[in-house]
Amino acid sequence: MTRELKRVTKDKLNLKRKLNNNYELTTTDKSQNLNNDSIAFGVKRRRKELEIKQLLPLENKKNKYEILKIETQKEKDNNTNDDNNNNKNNNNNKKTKYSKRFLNKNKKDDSPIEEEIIIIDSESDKESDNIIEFENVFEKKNKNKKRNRNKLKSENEFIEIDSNEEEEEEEKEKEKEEIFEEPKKYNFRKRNSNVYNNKVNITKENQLKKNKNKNNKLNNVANKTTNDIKEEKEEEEKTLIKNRKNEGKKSIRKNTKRKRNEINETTEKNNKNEKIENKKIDKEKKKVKENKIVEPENELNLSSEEDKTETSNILNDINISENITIEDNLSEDSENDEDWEQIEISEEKSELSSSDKLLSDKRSITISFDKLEKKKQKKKGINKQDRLLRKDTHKTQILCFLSSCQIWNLWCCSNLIKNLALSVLPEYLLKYNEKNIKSGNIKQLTEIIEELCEWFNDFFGKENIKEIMKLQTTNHNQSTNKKKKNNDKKVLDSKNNKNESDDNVISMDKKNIIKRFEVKNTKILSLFFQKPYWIKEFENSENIYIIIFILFARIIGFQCRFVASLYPIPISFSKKKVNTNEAIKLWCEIYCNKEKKWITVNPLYSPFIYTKAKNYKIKCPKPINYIVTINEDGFIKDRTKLYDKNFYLSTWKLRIEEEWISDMLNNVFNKNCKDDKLKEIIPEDEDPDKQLVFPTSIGGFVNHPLYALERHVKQYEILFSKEPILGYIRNEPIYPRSNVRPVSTEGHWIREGLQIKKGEKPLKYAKSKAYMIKQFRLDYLVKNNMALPKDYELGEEMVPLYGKWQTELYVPAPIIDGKIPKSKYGNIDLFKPHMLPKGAVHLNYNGIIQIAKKLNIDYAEAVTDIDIAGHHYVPVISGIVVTKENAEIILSKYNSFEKERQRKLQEKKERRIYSNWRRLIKKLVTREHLIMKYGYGNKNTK
DNA sequence: CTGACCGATAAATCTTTGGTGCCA
DNA sequence: GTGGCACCTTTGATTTATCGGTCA
Repeated sequence: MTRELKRVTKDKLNLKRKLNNNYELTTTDKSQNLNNDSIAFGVKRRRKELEIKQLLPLENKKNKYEILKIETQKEKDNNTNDDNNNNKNNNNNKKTKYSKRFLNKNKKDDSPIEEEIIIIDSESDKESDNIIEFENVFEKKNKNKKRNRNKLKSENEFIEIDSNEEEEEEEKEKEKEEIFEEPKKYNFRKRNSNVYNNKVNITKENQLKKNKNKNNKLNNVANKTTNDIKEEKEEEEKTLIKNRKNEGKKSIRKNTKRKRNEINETTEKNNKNEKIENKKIDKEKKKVKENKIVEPENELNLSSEEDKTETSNILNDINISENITIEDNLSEDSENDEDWEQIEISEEKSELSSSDKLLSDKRSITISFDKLEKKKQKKKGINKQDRLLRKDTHKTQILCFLSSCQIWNLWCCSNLIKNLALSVLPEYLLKYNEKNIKSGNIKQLTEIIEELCEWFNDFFGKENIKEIMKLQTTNHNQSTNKKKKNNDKKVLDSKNNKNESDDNVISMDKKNIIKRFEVKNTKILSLFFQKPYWIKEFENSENIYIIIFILFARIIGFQCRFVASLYPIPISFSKKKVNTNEAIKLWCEIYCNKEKKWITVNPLYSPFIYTKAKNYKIKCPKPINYIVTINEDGFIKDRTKLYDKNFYLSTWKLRIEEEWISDMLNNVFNKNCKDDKLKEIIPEDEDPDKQLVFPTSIGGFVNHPLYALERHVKQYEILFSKEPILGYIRNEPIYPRSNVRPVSTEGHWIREGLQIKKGEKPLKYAKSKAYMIKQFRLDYLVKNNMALPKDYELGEEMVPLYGKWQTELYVPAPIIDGKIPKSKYGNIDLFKPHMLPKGAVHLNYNGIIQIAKKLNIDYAEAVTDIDIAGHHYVPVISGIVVTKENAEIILSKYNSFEKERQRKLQEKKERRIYSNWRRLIKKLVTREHLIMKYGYGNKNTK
């Protein structure tokens, strides 16, 4: 049996390899594959692993079974002894368990393989079909490894038990219980047990499973054709229940997976009508699930009731399909669910009993309830995705606001509009020419501006503007009220609808505003409004007035720019946006050339002019996030600090990363004009960077860009010096942020290409990761009374940390007598180019290591990075380091070698091409022969 | 109303050099 | 007999951030 097993698996492996290499599948090849030597070799290896040399090499079935039974019995005896004498036979324990498991697996394999062998040996005609099936399987595997693996696994499990006899099953149950006792004892989580428990076992299991997968895939094809559908269903039912009993200690997920596969199989076989019905139910359930979000409690009842009534009504005739409908829905979700590992093993037994009952009643609702509970838990916190989404919308909103500001600016620059505005302006304002404005100081300028503002108010009607203000304030209240109501709904419905409802609120009020406040000189204004249709669309009429005012100011000759306060959706979820009605609030600034200052102007509020920007803050709706200015040439600048005194107190927390803002401004909006042409002199008392405005709360100092408290110094940070104490908050000294500096381990700095100077003392200590892992393992070994490995060192518990100022450029060890210096791992660190020793060369070519070895040249593998692969830290080795003299020799050899390699590859390719053609021609010839002799056979033949 | 504080939870952070089986 | 490759599998403990609630 083992020989045959080996033969089959080996055959398949070879097949796989050949398919991958595009080899031919000729009969001669096959005979080579079934070479006895290789089989014998494989068996030999297994024997070694098993350490049951005397018992295995048998070809008779009966004998083998007997021997296996004896073996298991012996081991049981051993095991009982081991339990008594744990201290003495620690190492044996592992081995016996492993071998037992292997035997167990071997036994399982027997039955499906028997069938398989029959297929292959008896019907040679079917072989080709089987091969095709294989091709498909492997293609799929290559494409979608993981999914297939899972699928095959579960199919596998199902068939294992399916084909076994009852007696064997009983034995298995016993054995399984024994095997699974271990993880139960030491409450390890699954991952840990994978790593530390019995790694050997697990890897072997996997491999065995793989082999079985391949077998079973074949087996399935045969089964489907031969067996009756009803029988299968019955068997599946049985297996379902049996699996539940047997694998109670496995996680629930496996069960669901298996069922899913069973479902897939069965659904294929079921009638189409049933499928449609199932789909209907699915749809209904989906609807129910949508409702879940609103009222989860009601949903519970709904779903369970629906499940019971509908499924039972429709699917009374078919036994399993009820399970199908219920489980199918669940299984879809269970793919996404990753919390399944947290289920504790010990609690499952009680659950299983209930689920068993349910199974016997042909219901499996317990899992669905579990799922719902989990869903509730998941809904609790704010997800990372939610946060990301919020951040992205925040960003996009900023971008949209800024671009709309730029559009307004462009509109003001268009000649047509300028001419129109010019025709409106009175003469007494136009008399101020550019000279007047340029040479005038702030006082003179303010007079002119005030004149302009008054005219502006007259022109559009003071009353109108005032009423607009009133209306807007009332609108705020209304809208906020509405918003609150909406918000309540939104929370229940979904997060995404927020913007829509806001828009609705605005669109309702917008029309009224436009209708009620048609300005005196409608003819002229209508011209304004005709061209830029978007200004009509804009909800905030206040901003329209500002835009027009800026237009007038520019025509008169002022250097006038937009100031926009942006109110995007807040990043933080706890803070609710207050003024949703206003996305952008506009006012303007006028430049005083003489004093190099910007004067804040808002023609709509009674004091029109503010010489100091921060005084204007009162007029800004709270909370301030971003205040930007847009120059006539389109230059955008962030001016939040100037307007908001509390920028370093609270505002900075509301904003997105400053880096992103500056990057965005520089690379997107200010591409064409990189500098502010109108330079500004900010007096010291207004410069926010030079004023010390401390946050009032201790929490405000966390990650503050300018200040820091000692209590907030992080694990890998250090307070460099306690020298400049800027102030005190609740008796805690405030230090500048620049005093807080990062520290790191020696290894970290080496990867940066730095080494620690001699005599430097560590500033701080941190817990070593390696130590923790080793400690964990040691504890495990001690607990299980297992032998310690040789040279087991825990290492240092604490790792010293150094600052960057304690490091210098890495000086590589010199080459002595033509020998490359090597680390304790036998390679050389080459994280940065300057870490290469003098007189050495880094050769990064494929296969160059072999050449260096052949030539007996001293070399060192270059470690360019360290990666995490699986559970381990793995050095990334790329190329070798050799001395300059040797490099030339190697390279010259390498060239010839590479040419040779290319030639060989070419030869191989050509050979393959010819063989493929030969094969094709041969087959065509035989096909012709057959057609000549027998004519076309059935239509179905391909 | 603000802010300190706490607990719960999610996410970021730092860590820093396999073991085994199989095939050619 | 041995070198080389593939496979296993997304580490895990701790710190930090955030939210919501309570209380002064």
